[in-house]
Amino acid sequence: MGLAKTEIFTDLQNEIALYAKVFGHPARVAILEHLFKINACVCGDLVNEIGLAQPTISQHLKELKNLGLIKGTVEGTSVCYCIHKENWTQMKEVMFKFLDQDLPKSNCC
Amino acid sequence: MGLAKTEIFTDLQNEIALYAKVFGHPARVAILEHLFKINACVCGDLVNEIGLAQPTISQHLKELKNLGLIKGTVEGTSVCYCIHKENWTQMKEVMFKFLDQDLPKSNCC
DNA sequence: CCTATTAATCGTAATATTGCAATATACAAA
DNA sequence: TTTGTATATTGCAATATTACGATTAATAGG
Repeated sequence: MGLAKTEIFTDLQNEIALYAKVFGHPARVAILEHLFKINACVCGDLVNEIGLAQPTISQHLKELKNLGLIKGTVEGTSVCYCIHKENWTQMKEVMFKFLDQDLPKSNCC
Repeated sequence: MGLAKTEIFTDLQNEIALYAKVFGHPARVAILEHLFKINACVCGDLVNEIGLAQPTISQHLKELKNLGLIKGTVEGTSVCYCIHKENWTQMKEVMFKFLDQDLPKSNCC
C-alpha cells in the first residue's frame, strides 16, 4: 500500500504526523537550520549550502512551504525564503504538547 | 532513488530526521499517545485500540523499539510495552533544541 | 504431548519518497 | 529583443513505506 489510513486517526494525530514527516528528512532539517542561522531571508544560496541539486532543493522547499513553515517572496530573478514565524510558533505548540507529555512515575518494565 | 543522502548532513541533522520520521505516521503517534495515557505498561491491546491489523501494529512497534523510544518486555504469551523514559527525555532534548531556535526579530519578508 | 493464545516474521501489492536531468518559466540587463 | 540568471516543473528510475494475509515462534494450560 504505502498509504497511511489517516481516516482512522484523530485530526491532531494526523497533524502531528504531517509536521513530523516534513522534519523526517535531513535536507529539510538542514534548510531550516540554515534559515534560522542566517536569521533573515535567504536568496537561493541554499543549493550551494546544502549538497543537493537545484531541483531537489526546490522540491524540499516546496514541501516546507506547503505546510506553511517557510515563506518565499520573489525578489527579481531570485526568491527569498524565511521561516514563517507565526506558523512555526503554532507548529511548535502542537509538537511540544506531544513530546512533553508526562512520563509515568512508576517503573513498569 | 528514494534514498536520502545522509552522508552529506551532520550527525545531528540525521538524528533529528530519524526521530521525526518515526513520528511521521499517525499510527505511531497514536501508539505513543496511548502509552502515555495509560501511564503504565500495555499488554497487546494496541491492536484493538488502533484500527490496524496485528502485523501492521507489530511493525510500527518495532520501529519505535528500534529507535529506543519504547520498551517491550515479554510477559507470558503477551508482550508489555511502555515508553522508554530515559531515551524519550534524551530525544525530547534534541527535538526541543531544533524546534525552539530563536526566531528572527526583523520582519524580512 | 496437544491446543489455544499472542506476537513476530515473511511475502507481496499498492503507493510514496528521493534525487536528478531535462526543460520550462520568469525576470533583469544589455 | 536577446541573453543570462535563478527558480520551478516534469518525467523517470531507484528505493522506501504501508498494510495485511499467511505463516511461524513462543508460551500457558490442559
